[in-house]
Amino acid sequence: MAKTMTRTAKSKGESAKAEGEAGAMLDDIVQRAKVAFEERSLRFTQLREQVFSEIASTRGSIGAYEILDRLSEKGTRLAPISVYRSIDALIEAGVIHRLESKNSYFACRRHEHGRKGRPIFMACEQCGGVVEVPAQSIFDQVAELAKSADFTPKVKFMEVSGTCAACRDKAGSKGD
Amino acid sequence: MAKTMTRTAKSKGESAKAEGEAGAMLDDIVQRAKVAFEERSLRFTQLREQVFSEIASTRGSIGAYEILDRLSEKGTRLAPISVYRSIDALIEAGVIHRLESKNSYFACRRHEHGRKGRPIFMACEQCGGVVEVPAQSIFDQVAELAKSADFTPKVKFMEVSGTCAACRDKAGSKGD
DNA sequence: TTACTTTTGCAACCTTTTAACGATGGAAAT
DNA sequence: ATTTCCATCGTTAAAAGGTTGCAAAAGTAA
Repeated sequence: MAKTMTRTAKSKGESAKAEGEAGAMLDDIVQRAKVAFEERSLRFTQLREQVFSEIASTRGSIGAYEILDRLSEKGTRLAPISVYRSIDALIEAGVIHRLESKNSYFACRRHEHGRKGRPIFMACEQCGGVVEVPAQSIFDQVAELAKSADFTPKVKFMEVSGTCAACRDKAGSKGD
Repeated sequence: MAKTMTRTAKSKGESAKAEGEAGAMLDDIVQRAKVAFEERSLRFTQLREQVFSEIASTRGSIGAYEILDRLSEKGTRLAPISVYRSIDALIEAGVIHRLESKNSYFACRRHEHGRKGRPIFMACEQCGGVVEVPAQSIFDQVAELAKSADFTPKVKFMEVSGTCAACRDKAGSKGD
């Protein structure tokens, strides 16, 4: 479940082995986030980094209060508003997205599919996992439809809930 | 009665206006809702009808607590749960939809476009109006995409926010 | 009637999000 | 270096949205 890893002591060279691939990947993702902030002249503060790390190390999406709880278990006790402020900044920098249907947040993985246009988010109702599927043509068509309805769209993204392959297969013995 | 009544009324949309055409139309819509309930052997109780009427007479979408406030102004003071239960029933009967991105509800107008497949909802950020645009092919394509991602979709509907024609035209003085 | 199901009423509580206001800390202009 | 400015953060508080649990009514069927 929740792997309690400490972000504080993590030097690039050895952390990969010490913490496994996931740890290395997280460093990587955090690094990318940092760059995203710099590109926009926004500050990737310690607080924002902590919040981002929690989100990014979560399989699926995570709610604001769970971020709060996890950070507090790690010694950083925050007020809700602080988390929300970080979340706002992270969304603005484009490194996380909000899953409207679940009031939760997840790290953007656009890089994983090479920026082939805007993605649709498929959120698994069983395991909470979120997959981003590039679907620019869908967005284009929606834009078309909107135009014909004389509507100026401002779509940020689309959500589709359902069941992922893994959960479908192991259907029957449900855990979380 | 602490919480239930201390909320400040905030009008997000307007209820029935001229009462002339709108009133007749409302009766019509309520009648249709009644039929929808009967078709499913559900009870269109007085409470549900009241809640539905508030929703249906709202231009755009309306939140649960605003329904609460409006009904209470009309003498029907309810607990939140009562409104939510009615909302659940109304959604189940298919006569209203929930706008996920705004935590609010609006009356279904499928009949207006003759049931040509599932609609996308276009919600105007300025005036709060919601237009349903039939878009079965979009849903089909999403289903295709999902399949290719090995994901079993369960889309109920899609939301697109933006600006409607009327609001775009009378733009100039920015709102927010 | 009795028995059963559905709907309501009521109180309390939980979760999510924002407001208000002051303090801090870094950039940059003086 | 010091003042000035702005973004960020801490703290308190509360608004907005939603749920649980239980009991009383109202409807349905026998």
